[in-house]
Amino acid sequence: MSPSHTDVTCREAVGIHSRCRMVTPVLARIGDKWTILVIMALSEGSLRFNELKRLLDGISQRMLTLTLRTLERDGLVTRTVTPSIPPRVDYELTPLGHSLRVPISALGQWVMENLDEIEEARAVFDAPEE
Amino acid sequence: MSPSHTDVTCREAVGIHSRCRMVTPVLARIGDKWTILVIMALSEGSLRFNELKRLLDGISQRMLTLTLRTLERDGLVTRTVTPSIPPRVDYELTPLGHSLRVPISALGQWVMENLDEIEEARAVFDAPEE
DNA sequence: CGGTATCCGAATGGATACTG
DNA sequence: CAGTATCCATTCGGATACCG
Repeated sequence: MSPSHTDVTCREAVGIHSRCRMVTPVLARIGDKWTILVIMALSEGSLRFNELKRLLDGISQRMLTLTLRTLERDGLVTRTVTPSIPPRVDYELTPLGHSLRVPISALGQWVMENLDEIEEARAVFDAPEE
Repeated sequence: MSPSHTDVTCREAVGIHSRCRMVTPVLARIGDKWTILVIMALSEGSLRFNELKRLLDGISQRMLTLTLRTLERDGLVTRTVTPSIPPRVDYELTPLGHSLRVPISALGQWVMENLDEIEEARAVFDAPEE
């Protein structure tokens, strides 16, 4: 398979068989309501389930569980159970998970840098036209 | 406002007032089903509505319209109407839209490079454990 | 503590029909 | 050609209750 895809080739290849199609599902995942916040919360080290829940503030138990399961399934997070009483479960980013933080931060950086421009564009678009 | 956010500060700041919270909605948008494909399709120049529709292959008229409207509202795409018969409408990335392609491509690159690892992690996770 | 199970409203997105 | 309007199935995600 030829090198340097991702960009130039995308136009003629947006069809069914494009590799671009593989990017979207992953982006849809990390673009869901909680995934990024979970990854960012875990960026400095492991956290227990309820530590994570408190830190995220607003996430339901259900969604935290689902989000963590998906991250675990994709190999981005490890789940370590310590069978004590009360039980203890720690979540931690894998090297793969950490590596994802790089492009995510780049995207975050872009948003921060351009948020004002976006919001102004919206204000103009939403303005009652004369 | 202090510089160099996005990453290190995210942990203690994942709460309500964090700037991290502003990143998620934008990511949710570009992570939706069609936005990225539209941006990539427009990366090499302007396209008409139906050119875009054919190129994307699978998108409904409704979703293409909605996706383009949102991109236009956010200032990422311009919409140029030529009132001929039949009418002609061209869509083109703005400089802001083009600048977004950089971090998106980085993310796309990451996915391409790590898709195998992700899929293997899934296979392991889904395997009937003994 | 760290879940799972169930219910339900809200949002997403496809299909179809109609319009200037 | 480039939409808009309507309907409908599926998915997402919060609230609540219960369990080891």
